Amino acid sequence: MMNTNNVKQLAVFKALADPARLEIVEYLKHVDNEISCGEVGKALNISKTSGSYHFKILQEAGLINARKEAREKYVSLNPECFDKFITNFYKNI
Amino acid sequence: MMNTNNVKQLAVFKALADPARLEIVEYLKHVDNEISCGEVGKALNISKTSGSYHFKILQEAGLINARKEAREKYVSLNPECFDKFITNFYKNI
DNA sequence: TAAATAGTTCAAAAATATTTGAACTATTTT
DNA sequence: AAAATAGTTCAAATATTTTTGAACTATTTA
Repeated sequence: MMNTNNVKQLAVFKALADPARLEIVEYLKHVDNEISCGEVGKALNISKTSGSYHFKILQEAGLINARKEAREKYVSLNPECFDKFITNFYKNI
Repeated sequence: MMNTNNVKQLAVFKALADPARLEIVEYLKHVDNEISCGEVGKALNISKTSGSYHFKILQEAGLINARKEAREKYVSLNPECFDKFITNFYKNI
C-alpha cells in the first residue's frame, strides 16, 4: 500500500524517468539561472507543445520553479526538492 | 541528445518510478537482509508473474543484488547504486 | 491594427509499460 | 515417482505516457 508521502516521491521519480525531462533538468542545472521554456526547448530540440507538457510534469513534481513574465515563462531548478526527494531518498526510506 | 551515462541514470529513475517497485525497495531497505522474491511478493501482495517482472527491472537498473539458491531467488538492495545514481545525482549532473 | 511570438489546452494517435494466465524449468517434499 | 513449490517466459490484453497538430489566449512588434 502506497502512503501519501510516497505519492509525491513517486511523482518526483516519474518526472525524472523520461529522457527529455532528464535533459531539461541537466540543462537547467548547468545554466544555473532562470531561462525561458522556449530557449530550453530550442536548445534541446523539443517542440513547444511537448515542452509545455514536460515543464508541467516537472513543475507538478516540485522540481522546477516557474515564473510567468508577460509572454514568457521562466524556469529554474528547485534544489530543495532534489535535496528532499532525491539526495536524501535512500537515507529516509 | 542522451549520452551513455544517462542511459543508466534513466534506467535507475524508471525503475523507481513505479509504485510496486518503490514499495519493494522500501521493504528491502527495512528488512535489511536478503529475502526471497516470493516472500516480498506475499508481503506486498504482488503476483509472482508481476513480481518477476519488477525484480527484473530493479536488477537491470543495478538497484538490487540477486542470488539464486535452489528454487528460490534471494534479493537485497545494492546501496552503491543508490549512492551513485540517486544520492549523488544532483551534485553530479 | 495586423502580424508575430510565447505558451497552453485539447483530443487523437502513437509509443511504452504493466498485468494476466498458461505453459514451462528446476527443485523439493510426500 | 507424483505432487507441490519458486520462479521465468511468452503473448495478449490493458493501462499509462508521450507526441502531434490545430485552435486558443495573451503579449509584443511592425
